[in-house]
Amino acid sequence: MTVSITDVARVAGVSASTVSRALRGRPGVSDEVRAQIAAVAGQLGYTASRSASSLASGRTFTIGVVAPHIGRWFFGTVLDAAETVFSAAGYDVLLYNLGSPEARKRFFTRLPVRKRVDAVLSLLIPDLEEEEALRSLGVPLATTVGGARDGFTVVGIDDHAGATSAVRHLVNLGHRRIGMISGESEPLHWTTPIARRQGYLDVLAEAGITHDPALEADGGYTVEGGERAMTELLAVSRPPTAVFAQSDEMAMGALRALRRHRLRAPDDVSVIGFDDHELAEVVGLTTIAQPVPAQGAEAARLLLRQLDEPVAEPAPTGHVRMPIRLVLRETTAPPSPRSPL
Amino acid sequence: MTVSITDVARVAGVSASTVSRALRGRPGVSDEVRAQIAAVAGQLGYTASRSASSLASGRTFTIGVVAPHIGRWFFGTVLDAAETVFSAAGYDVLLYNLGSPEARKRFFTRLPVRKRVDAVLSLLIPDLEEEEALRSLGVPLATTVGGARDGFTVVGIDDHAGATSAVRHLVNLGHRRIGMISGESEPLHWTTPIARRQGYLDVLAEAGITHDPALEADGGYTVEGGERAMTELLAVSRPPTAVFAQSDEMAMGALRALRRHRLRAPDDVSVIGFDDHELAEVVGLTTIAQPVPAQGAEAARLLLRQLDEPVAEPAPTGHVRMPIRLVLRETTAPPSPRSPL
DNA sequence: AAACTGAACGCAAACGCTTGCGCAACAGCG
DNA sequence: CGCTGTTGCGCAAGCGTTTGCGTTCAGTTT
Repeated sequence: MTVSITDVARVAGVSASTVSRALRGRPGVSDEVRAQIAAVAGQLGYTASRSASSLASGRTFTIGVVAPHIGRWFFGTVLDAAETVFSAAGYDVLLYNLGSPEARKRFFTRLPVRKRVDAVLSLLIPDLEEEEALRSLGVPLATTVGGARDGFTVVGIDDHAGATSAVRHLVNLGHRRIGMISGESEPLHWTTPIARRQGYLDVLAEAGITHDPALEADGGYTVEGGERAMTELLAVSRPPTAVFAQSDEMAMGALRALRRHRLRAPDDVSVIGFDDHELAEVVGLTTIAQPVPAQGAEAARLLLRQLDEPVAEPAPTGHVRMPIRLVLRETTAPPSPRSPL
Repeated sequence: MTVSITDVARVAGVSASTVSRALRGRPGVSDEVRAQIAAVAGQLGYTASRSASSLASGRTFTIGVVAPHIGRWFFGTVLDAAETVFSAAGYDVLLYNLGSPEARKRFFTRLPVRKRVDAVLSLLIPDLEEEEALRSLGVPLATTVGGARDGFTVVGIDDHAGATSAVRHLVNLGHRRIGMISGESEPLHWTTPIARRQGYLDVLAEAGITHDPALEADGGYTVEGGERAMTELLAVSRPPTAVFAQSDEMAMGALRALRRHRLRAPDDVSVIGFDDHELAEVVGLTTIAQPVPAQGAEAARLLLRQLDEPVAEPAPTGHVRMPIRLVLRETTAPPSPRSPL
């Protein structure tokens, strides 16, 4: 039913090995025979069985991508870009969506990518045990989140610098009571919230503003969480006049909370986000932009490069930092003395 | 280096075939031996090579998912839900992101899923040729977009009914000049825009409103397109007092255009979307909600069911329709006589 | 003209599993 | 006590490739 390499060989009047060599551009086949074989293969609609070829060669031409919540904008966008690069290079991608704890545990114990992929791109931060499991795969590893890790090529941004310029922007506008919506409840080893928070603290310090813990609220990196967090911040005795949300999704939740309270941004409180979400422009959100698709693409490219290298390399793990920039839109302004707050 | 089935067999003191049967729960192995083997396998960290086992068995335990733009909310969300179902059932997913024409052509000519997947979930509408290519794979097929197609299990919504209730809502509010932002420039065979447009036309007719072609604009199903389309609509001699956007993304673009023109929704023009995008609530967009994750999950489940069936079935292609509902938020209201329009 | 090249190709052995079949061993039956 | 069934397991033949090695043969060398 499905045509195999021997069928092609028979029709072309050569051996299977020659067909294999011819189709993969390996030397040892004359140009005419090669052309002949290509013609026959095309005509018969032959495609080599990946199972068989990877069994025989050890190469799978497949990349494993593991991510939490592909549904979320950030991960979906990174995945989109990475997949594009991989498939253009002839690699397929095996996707693992590890949103739930069960899925995550299942993945790391059974490790279904073992012997199935040539490399792994991780969009989540593995804990130590998980990290070890990934390393045990013996393939190149890359990630677009978190800080540098042994054996991982990481492509990311300077979270601290991003947070710094966000908060500094608020300070420059004249704000003194600046709140932050963070994501402390995220899994361990997730350094982003920590770095962004530190940026926030550092700017406060440099501006001589004493840090008020009541002005920090947890938004869990979701829209709803951001809304809840903003609501909390509005409930403190002296609410902030500006808020730095560690992600645009949380910032949008914050905007929603403001609307619910009949307050307006930036008239009553300024809001700045982080990420430059696809829809940030739609809601006019001022934010720190990071090149999300570029990060995915770059990570993919670096991974592919490692695969092309003459092996035996001592795992050329690198750390590339992508540029960030402040995008001014309509949710930040100087504090208004007329605000009801 | 990596442990194979024979290693396990040797350690457990049995043959490889017994290990294979034991680990996969096949009959013909006594309980004690089975337990023994399981123990050894666990201890050795053995995982069967997927390549080898699918080569031998023909089963791949992998599902191919092809989608345009996984980065877009709708597809990302469907994918997320579907992947969750698949992986819970022990299947892996091979992802193909066919955003660009080149990627798409490459996929359908080389058909990298051939002999590599047990089923395919398509989130894009194949043209006739592509459809034939998919069918030639000889595996169960499903889709969450478009109308019924031979050999496909389709899970979707009633686009016509959704559009109908959207436009009827506007009519009930008292609007007579109702514009539409559609997506005509999308690829052929994409029935959604057609069905939604028909719903629009039908309601106009039933309300005795004569259809004005100048009130239709193409938004290409993107935010920017929606913004452009709204701008066009505002430029006609007598602009609409309400607009039905065929997707929330376009509706958000429309809102953005309104803001740019110093107009407000719903004060100056009402806007209703379609999909109930994750962020629709954030911007207060009235819309037609469809259960996106549920569609992905359901399609995945139906596909798995076909795989479990005793084969030889005459391709039990079904067509399930998920419920939709009107979600009232803050972008629709009766037409205002005081509007500058 | 004999010996020596490569280049082009075929042979056959993996790769690590699955599975039909055969063969013991043992149970239950008349 | 022989006979027929079961049950539990091993044998070995694939599955469709890739690849090291061997062979053939035309084209150089001496």
